[in-house]
Amino acid sequence: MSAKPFSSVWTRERKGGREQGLSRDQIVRAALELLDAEGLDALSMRKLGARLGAGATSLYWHVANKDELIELVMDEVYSGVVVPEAADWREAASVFAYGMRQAVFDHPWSASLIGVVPALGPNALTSADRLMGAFVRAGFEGIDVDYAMTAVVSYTLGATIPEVAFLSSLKATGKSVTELQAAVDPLMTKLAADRPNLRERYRSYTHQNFDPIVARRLAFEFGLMALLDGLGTRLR
Amino acid sequence: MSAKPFSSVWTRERKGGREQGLSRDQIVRAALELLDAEGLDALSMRKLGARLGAGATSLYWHVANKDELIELVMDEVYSGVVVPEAADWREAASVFAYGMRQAVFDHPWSASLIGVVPALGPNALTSADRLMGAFVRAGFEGIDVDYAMTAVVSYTLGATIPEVAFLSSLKATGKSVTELQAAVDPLMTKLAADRPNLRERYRSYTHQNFDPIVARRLAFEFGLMALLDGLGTRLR
DNA sequence: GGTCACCTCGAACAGTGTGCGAGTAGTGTC
DNA sequence: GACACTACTCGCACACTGTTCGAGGTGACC
Repeated sequence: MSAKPFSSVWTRERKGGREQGLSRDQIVRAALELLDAEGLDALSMRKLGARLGAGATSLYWHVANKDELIELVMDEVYSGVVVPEAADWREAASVFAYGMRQAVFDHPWSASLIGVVPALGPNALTSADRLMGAFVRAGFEGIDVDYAMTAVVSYTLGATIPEVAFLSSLKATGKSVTELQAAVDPLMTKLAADRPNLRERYRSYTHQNFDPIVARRLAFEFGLMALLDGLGTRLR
Repeated sequence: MSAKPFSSVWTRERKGGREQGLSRDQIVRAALELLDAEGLDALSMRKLGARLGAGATSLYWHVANKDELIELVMDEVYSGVVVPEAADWREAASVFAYGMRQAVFDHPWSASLIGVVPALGPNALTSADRLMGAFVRAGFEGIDVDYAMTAVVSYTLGATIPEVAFLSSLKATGKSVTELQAAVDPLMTKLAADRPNLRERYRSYTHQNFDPIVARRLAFEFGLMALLDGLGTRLR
């Protein structure tokens, strides 16, 4: 156990200086572009440096290490989710959920990072604050505010991550949905032999020619509404 | 776009052979041990080979590449979650949710993989089949079976991933919860200035000396019950 | 003109996943 | 017993990776 101090970019004082040449914001922006264009694996310090017309090791003046850089870029993702300041709690929660979902869709590489990297950046915090405000105004009391908010965030995360991961692996292979179905089909029919419920469901899917992408979206709506209903009964 | 075929371990025929010396199961078991003991970053083909008394490249006879290996090990994680075959749907959903949560707790490295890696292994599929069966028996109809099940899985995932990630980053630094709170505190008080709801919540947390670990667990229960309530009203 | 903090960056280190091709060992056939 | 063939192991090499170190430059202030 090396017992290095807990450190997030956000817990350190930012270096203040002359800010000529490279700047932290510039680096973060370039990293975001690179990630959006080529995905998580394509982000290397050397490539990022090259993109900025700088040496790879120059970046280390502005950023402690790659993990910190990623924390910074992740907060940019949160900047895409805006929660209305004065709104009904259900409205606020919905807007948050769909906003978050969209933000991850816009930056698919974030799917494998979003619950894992600490979200202490300014954008993440303002989103959380806004959402929390809506729950407070709605009448949730004490620790329930936290619980209710966490529930919405959890559901949104858990629904979005696999959805986006699926879509990007699809894009990476260059196959269409139907091609993929064809690839998975033999496996499915074989494994579904002693899994009756799965088999039945799979059959009705393929027969109806149901687009799994729109199905996912409908599923997101369904679960979110159910959760909000359940939270609603806990008001008072 | 390289257009390589979509491939998962589960979509390929398994090599049949003499099975002397190394075997795929043996490799997967050793990988699981290594991951549990030292975490995701510690898993390298060379280290894994050494652990098995074999050369690193020998592994490539039994496993196409590291990603495939990880798919295989991930299915071992799912083996920890068992869903009772005959049970009330709420009971089944609860057992699944807590089982999944526990499985990720038992293998913290899986937190950053669990929604991202395709879950087409036998263990993942039987869990899904059992859970689905419970919803079918409960009376959910048509696509609602899917929606309801997906909602439970999504919530469980989204709640568990950050929780486990937080705990393992805590363990990695070797700090206690209170030490971490002390580290984050100056940041918090500074940033909470123009985030009134967050500030209020943060104050009541630190004043009550509330253990965030048990708080997380209570939050999990709260959200799960709310979701199940909401799903219940959609029966009939 | 000198000093000093800010900033850049090439070289080097210790790793990583994996393709290739040579080599070995065990089984089946004549 | 000889031969062929398949299953399997593995050293080498390649093209990367994140990061440290220390040497240099460059502009601002005294």
